[in-house]
Amino acid sequence: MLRLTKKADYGLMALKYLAEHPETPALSAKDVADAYGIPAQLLAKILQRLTKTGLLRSHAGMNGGYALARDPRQISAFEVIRAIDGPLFITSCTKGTKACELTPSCTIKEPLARVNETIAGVLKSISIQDLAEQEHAAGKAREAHGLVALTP
Amino acid sequence: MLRLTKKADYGLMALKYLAEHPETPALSAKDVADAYGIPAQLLAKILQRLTKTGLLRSHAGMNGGYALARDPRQISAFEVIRAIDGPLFITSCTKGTKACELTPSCTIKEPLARVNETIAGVLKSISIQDLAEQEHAAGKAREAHGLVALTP
DNA sequence: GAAAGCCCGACAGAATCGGTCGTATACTAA
DNA sequence: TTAGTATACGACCGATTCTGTCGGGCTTTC
Ligand code: FES
Ligand code: FES
Repeated sequence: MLRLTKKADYGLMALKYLAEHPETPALSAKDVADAYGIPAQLLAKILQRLTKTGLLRSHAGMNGGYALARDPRQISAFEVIRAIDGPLFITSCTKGTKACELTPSCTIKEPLARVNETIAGVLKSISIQDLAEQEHAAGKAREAHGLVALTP
Repeated sequence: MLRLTKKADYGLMALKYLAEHPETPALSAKDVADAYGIPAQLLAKILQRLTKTGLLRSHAGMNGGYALARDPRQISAFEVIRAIDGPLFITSCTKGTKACELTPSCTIKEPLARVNETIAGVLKSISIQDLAEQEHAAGKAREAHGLVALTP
């Protein structure tokens, strides 16, 4: 169906891991990478991007590393994915600046954009905290359904 | 965010077009392709796949072409996308047969699979008919929210 | 100052996607 | 019967995107 990039997956995993270790002041990219067995350098770049978008705080030097910039309840999966994968949309056309050349003829775009909004809404309703304690994630998502604005 | 392939987009457009012309017994791939200005041969292959999965009926020879196999209300966007893009999932891992090698360590997978279900539910609630008359699509999607089963 | 860490751009290999071509087959109409 | 129209299918290639690596530079702590 719809695929999330591995980078975004890694990013979510890392944030979840950070959320699970709130006592430590900071964890290095290598620490997290080793914990999950994912490429350290790649994860480092991902965490750097998350830092640049303000989701993480970084600290160089010995015993440095990354820490969540906010409460894990205040960070949504949506933000993470958007920060890493960029603002892509479900319609293969509406990608950033230039619109699809056959936009006028394609009448499918509009309803699908609405679907996109729904998905974004669900993703926004899931916080890193929810991932850390998986049990509540489902409930959270169900709640959010009423909140998603589908009507223009 | 999450991108739909162009092929799936084309497929939805074509089906919508067919739904809009219920009086004609069949429309050739070229007819539809010309109507939207998309590559004819590519669309042909897409329609062939949709035929093989039972969403369309094909008829060779003169005045042949494709027609919907069922009522447009009974064909969901989900079926179309699945037929074309295959059963991909939001987690980059769970792709078909072989699971991700780091599945045991990745605890993110489960909650995201639930998101995937939600998306599938929304997509299932949208029929080709809804696309043809865009107005009601939003309402349909909103309705469906209560129906999506998120709890295991 | 040296080691541990972050920062960042460039780049290569792999996979996927978009699209084309050629050929075989089926059906219809004249 | 024959010509024309259209589907069916597989192979193939160029373009794009994704994944991961390398290298050099900068900061902080010890
Ligand atoms: S393909 Fe571009 S608007 Fe749908
Ligand atoms: S990356 Fe494979 S299970 Fe999440």
